[in-house]
Amino acid sequence: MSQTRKIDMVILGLLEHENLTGYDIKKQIDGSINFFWKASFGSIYPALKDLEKNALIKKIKEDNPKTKREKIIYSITPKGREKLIEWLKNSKSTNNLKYETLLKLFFGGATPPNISLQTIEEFEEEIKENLSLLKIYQKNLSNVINDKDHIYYYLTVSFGIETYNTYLVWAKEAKKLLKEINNLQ
Amino acid sequence: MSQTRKIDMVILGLLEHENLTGYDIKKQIDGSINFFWKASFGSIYPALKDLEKNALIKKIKEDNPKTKREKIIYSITPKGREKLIEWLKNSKSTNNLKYETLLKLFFGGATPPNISLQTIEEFEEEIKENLSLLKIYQKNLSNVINDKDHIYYYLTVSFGIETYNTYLVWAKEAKKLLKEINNLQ
DNA sequence: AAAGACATGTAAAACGTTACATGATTGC
DNA sequence: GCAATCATGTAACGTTTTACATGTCTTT
Repeated sequence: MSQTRKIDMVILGLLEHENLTGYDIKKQIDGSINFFWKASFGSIYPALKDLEKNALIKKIKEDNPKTKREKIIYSITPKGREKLIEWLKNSKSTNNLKYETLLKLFFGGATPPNISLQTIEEFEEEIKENLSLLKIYQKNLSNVINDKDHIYYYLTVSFGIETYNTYLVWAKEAKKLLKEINNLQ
Repeated sequence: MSQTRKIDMVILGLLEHENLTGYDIKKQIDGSINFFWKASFGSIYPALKDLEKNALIKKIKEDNPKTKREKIIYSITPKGREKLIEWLKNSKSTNNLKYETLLKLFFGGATPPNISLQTIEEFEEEIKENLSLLKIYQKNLSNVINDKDHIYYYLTVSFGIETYNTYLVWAKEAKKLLKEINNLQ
């Protein structure tokens, strides 16, 4: 009676779009949903085995068998598609955040203000990097505008870009306030 | 060679501000850092034991021993404070997000647009609730403006309020787009 | 008297990361 | 020829949640 493990849904969702290997799946996760979901090989490969055992996905023959490198391409089954749709339609979403940056800031009173300033600056750098990646991703999206999934990719990327922009605005203001405090001491 | 488990830092951070029982710690987590960090009793009590074993925190005598209900108040030790400061100063922060809402939206192409619309509306409701709680929290903060930790609480709450507002703006726009698509079909 | 909050704790299960192991293929 | 990337997989470890167990105190 396996519950809907989230990594299973990620895999089913990606396979619904196109057939992929475990390695491909990892790349897609890193490339496009990375900013709100992460996964490692150590969770992907075991999940693929489980999903295949339960007939939610199946291995498909490779057209090019002359290579010696093993490569297993998976495709979603009707049963898998059902499971994916069931999850999309009828489950409550849980959004789980672990912001170590905010945790540190919350406890910032234990150190001089310049430590918190550093924490925020580190955060800013990270966000700026992620933001520029997201913008590249968004630009690439405009090339595939006819894909039926386009709108959904667009909406998720927009979410990322807009929240990251807000983070940067907040960070700027937070730094200003902390600097004032720093000077008063 | 225990690594800096995050729950340990949460506990040390809270105890740096004031002495608390395990139950209090849970309440504080639920009440003030809940929007970016969660914890259960099942992680708090074992962590308290470990921290005490390592002399990072210690039990303090209760002034009112006439009650039969067991109640263990903990306070941070100098060694604990050192550990907290070390973490604040010298560790890289990792921010980990698991947005099931975005995951569903990203895979929205597998269902009709109104399913994704529902997902967003559910998200909106959740955010609105959280936002009003944060605003109450922010209001209460203005009463303790002289506390040295005030600025840090203020900055974290501001982060929450500002990102939640952005979420709502995004959600409105996303709904609009999805409704257009829904009508075109 | 009952419900709900206060209070602590444990055990099992789930889940995921890290690190390792192994080898093929591609690009410089 | 070497490095990087492609490709799959496992084992150990650590963390956390869920569910349960137990009992007290307060409020209605």
